[in-house]
Amino acid sequence: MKGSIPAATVARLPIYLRCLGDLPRSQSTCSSEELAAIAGVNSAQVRKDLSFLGSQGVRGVGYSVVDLGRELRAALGLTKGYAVAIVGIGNLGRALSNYDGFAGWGFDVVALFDADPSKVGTTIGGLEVESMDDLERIVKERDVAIGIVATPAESAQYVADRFTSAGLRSILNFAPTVLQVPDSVAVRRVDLSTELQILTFYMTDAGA
Amino acid sequence: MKGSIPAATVARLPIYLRCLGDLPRSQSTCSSEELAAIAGVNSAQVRKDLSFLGSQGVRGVGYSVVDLGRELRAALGLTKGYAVAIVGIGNLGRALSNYDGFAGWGFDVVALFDADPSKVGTTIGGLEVESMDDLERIVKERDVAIGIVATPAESAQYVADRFTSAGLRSILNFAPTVLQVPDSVAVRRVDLSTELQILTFYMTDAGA
DNA sequence: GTATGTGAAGACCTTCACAGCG
DNA sequence: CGCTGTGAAGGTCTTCACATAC
Repeated sequence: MKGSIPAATVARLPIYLRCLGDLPRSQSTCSSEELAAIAGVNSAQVRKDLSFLGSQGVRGVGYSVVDLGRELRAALGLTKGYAVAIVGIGNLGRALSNYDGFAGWGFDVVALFDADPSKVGTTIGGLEVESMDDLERIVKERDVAIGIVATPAESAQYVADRFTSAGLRSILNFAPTVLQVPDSVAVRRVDLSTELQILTFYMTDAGA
Repeated sequence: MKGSIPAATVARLPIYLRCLGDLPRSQSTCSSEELAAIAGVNSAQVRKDLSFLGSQGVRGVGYSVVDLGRELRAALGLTKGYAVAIVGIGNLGRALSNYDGFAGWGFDVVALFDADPSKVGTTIGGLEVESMDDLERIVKERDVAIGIVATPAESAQYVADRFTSAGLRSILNFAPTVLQVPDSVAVRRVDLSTELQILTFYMTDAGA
């Protein structure tokens, strides 16, 4: 049963979760109005989104910060950790390998890969870069759940195919290309040039 | 057909533009079916999207690759170049400074800033890191059009405020926080942890 | 014949407005 | 009283299906 929670709502849940964490420790409850202001959305939106969690807001009071945080984490599957592998150790891959914003949410980078033999064997943030030849074996051994593609566009589809055949179901793609994968694999695309181009549209007369 | 283009369409135009560039040089026309397959969308979607450009597809043939590329670039405002400034020269800011995927689309990184005095004066990819004190002056002098926020979450709102008061109308935010800006400023958010959390949702029973 | 352009239908998403509960 | 939860209304977006044009 795909998506008992609407996709648009799912995309906002991580934002709500982060906003909760940004509240002062002393604050034990939070109204939809307040959360909406911080998250930059409409308060009815917040209430409707949270209602999909079977949430337990209290009328006249708001939501318990602790309980809501627990529910959000549970809904997002953040009650366990996830092993992450990164392929493509260029500028971006290196930055991602060292990114410390992952660990706090239970994401653990456990493998780095690069096709360039001169990079294999080097160490980034305490992890050794390994050969693409070993990708399937290592993904299975270390129980990798999420693959990050940080290669040039030309190699991205090849890497995605390797990830897929290794059994991965989740891919985060930083390469500027649209990956073709089976329906069973979820892909999120992060494309810097695309984002900039969307911004330039809104600087034109047509977009103003 | 001129007038406002729906946001969902705007977000796809850069993808179409990239896909066009990926076609073999020998190919002079392209059908909506073909473009849809590469871009990973429905062919009716492609036709409807392109109809907003007042496009000139030819029935029975398809779209002229050259003409369509020109129209897409015009619609996105890519006929001129844009100066870009990056604030926050950590792992990510450094990777962005060296990213070569910008230049091909007319984006030119012309300034780097960091609040840390020990970083000011160092050189990244041929550009010197400058002091936040000079942000407004430099943004104006170098005609910066787009600001990239690559700082930790705590500083992001402050940087956005500085960008806004310097007159910038477009911000690309990599910090894990929701920026509060006037309506006149467009913000695109790129949040790595959020993306991973959306992926984990779809690995849970509820999302599968 | 082939592929576009588009009205119409439907799916999805957001917002409103208020009933209902603490 | 204040705030949640939600039906209903109103938008927006996607898909279908076919008339239309080359």
